[in-house]
Amino acid sequence: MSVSPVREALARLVATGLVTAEHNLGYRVAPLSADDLKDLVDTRVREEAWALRQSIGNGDEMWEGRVLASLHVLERLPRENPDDQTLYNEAWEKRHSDFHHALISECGSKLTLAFCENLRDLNDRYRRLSLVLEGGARNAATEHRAIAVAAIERDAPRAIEALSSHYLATAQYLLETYAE
Amino acid sequence: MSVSPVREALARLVATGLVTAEHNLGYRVAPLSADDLKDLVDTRVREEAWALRQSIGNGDEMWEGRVLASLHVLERLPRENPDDQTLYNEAWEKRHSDFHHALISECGSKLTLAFCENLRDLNDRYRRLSLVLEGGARNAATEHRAIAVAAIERDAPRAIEALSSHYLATAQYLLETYAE
DNA sequence: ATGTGAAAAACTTTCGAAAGTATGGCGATA
DNA sequence: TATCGCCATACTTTCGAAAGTTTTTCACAT
Repeated sequence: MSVSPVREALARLVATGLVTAEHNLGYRVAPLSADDLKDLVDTRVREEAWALRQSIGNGDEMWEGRVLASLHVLERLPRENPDDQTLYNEAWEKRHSDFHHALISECGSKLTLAFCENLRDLNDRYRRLSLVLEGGARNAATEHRAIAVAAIERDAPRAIEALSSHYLATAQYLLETYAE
Repeated sequence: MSVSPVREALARLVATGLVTAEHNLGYRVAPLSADDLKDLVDTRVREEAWALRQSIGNGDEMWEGRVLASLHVLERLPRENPDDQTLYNEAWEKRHSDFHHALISECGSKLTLAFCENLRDLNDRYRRLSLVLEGGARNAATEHRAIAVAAIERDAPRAIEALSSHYLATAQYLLETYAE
């Protein structure tokens, strides 16, 4: 490839916040920081809490079906890469993303949904880092099921509580590990 | 200029949502629609309401000063372009943006602030369109002062109410005008 | 008149090189 | 030894053209 398409790709990453750019100084991987992570998780919890509440209010049985379906396929996949423990299981990552998307998909606001998507992409770097460190000690599968069940039972406060603690747990672990 | 920097600029506009891109079909101005405007205003009111409440809670006297300063310079400028009525007064537009930024600047979340900035950019096309149609009938200056005063008096509910109706009024006018 | 398909035209994307800009090294000077 | 300025080098950005893709045109057959 020549530089043109590479620059184009980098420009997109700058837009998401994963990469930073400075004129005549090129592109850099956006730095990770505790402050960034805090902002990220707080904002994400706030946005997705709203979106989940809306989805629970708006969603029909088709939505319930999509939530259950995405949970089902997620539960059937191992989080670890079967071939190489040091690599991620990209299939699981994709399903995981799909599951969280399904939950909030009926919130009724494309802009909010796009923002949540963006926040998820930003958070993924931290989550994957946490995955390496804690080595899958936490039982994410149980948490996912709890969120889905509460959502389908239209218990918004319980669903939001489950979702929030799901997001906060990973961040908390990282923040404490790197507290120094 | 050659195509490279133009494409780079377009890529940025795609990121904000002002321009859409399709592979091998180039770039297009993102279409305007009633549904988009509704989503935009609702999301914006929700985000800025939260951000304003936080700012009112966090902001110190320096923040109050910045809000008053930006209101002051805004009030000293005419909204219309003195040279040509059919053009915008870009100086006023800049100050207007600064004023709304100052209000929410102490919300404590860079991500939320960036999202609000993005929403403002998206909304600007509709607001400017509304400006042409209603020809400055509404008294925006009064509304701005009401928001600023309530914010500085730390009256969050009143400030949020003033800000929300400020945003909703413009959108409502457009939606009714194009109701057909 | 209507539809089909090939050729031409217009447009989008990618390329390799040129131009422009920052960085690091080195010698001269204080 | 430290500082400054210059030059060489490495890197970033921009350029004009080539390659690739979509759209339009037009002749031809139905």
